[in-house]
Amino acid sequence: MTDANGVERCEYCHIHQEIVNKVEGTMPEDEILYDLAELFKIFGDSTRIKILYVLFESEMCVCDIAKLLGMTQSAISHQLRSLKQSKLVKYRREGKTVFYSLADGHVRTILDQGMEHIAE
Amino acid sequence: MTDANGVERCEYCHIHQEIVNKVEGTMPEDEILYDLAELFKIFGDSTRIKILYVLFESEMCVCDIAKLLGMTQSAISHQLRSLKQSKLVKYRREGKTVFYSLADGHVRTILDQGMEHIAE
DNA sequence: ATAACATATGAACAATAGCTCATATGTTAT
DNA sequence: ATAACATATGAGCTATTGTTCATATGTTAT
Repeated sequence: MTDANGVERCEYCHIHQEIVNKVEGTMPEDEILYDLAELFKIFGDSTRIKILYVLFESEMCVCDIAKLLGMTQSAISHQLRSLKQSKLVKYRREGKTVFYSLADGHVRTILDQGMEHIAE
Repeated sequence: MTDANGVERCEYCHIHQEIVNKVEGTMPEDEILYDLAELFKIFGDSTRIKILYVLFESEMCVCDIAKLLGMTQSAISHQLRSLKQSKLVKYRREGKTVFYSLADGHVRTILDQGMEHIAE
């Protein structure tokens, strides 16, 4: 068992052609799986998770989020940028202030399912 | 607006005490939010996503997964370790071979919700 | 015991990501 | 136009992470 070129490896493994066919039939495109991973990376940071939880309660401006989380405006703004790019939050401008809110019902479902998982 | 010590920042922000109370009442413990982020980090890599998708179809040994994904045994084994530690996969030994399978229904829900999100 | 095989793991390296700092952009009031 | 404020952003630094390589562990057959 040496490399990934599949010539002389693992001759005794239990894989069958039917399973290979099944897997290759149902597996989404590589690019989609890559995008999916990119999305979950966004959830993979506790600062961003906290921002999302805060926004469950109310739309809020950058400065307020920073105060609530005890972090700098810059750090929060950078993270909101990621969340915005992933379409997890949306925003509206009101004068100098920008209000952020959740963009999507999936956010709650995903976080809830994650919570259920770690609660076990 | 300078630091995170909240003395002379953003006096004109629209935050209200009622919202602060509401947020602080519903926000889970820091440690839980940290664990939640750790869980989503696991989903935040396309190799691990692929492994999970492969396991939707059938339990499978390390070598077979490596072959299906065109990657080395070592790389897959390292990633299975992460998935195991997060209790996303389980395994059973059968002689020399170790078969991995999904541990949990949440995995499917989380991936499906993520898919729905990026499909929009 | 020895060889062959399947899997696991530690070290090292390259790539990625989050925070800070300084500064830019955009808005409002004077 | 200028000042004050809220937010955005680029560069730099440090920490983290995925893969490779070499090797260790565990199982089976001889």
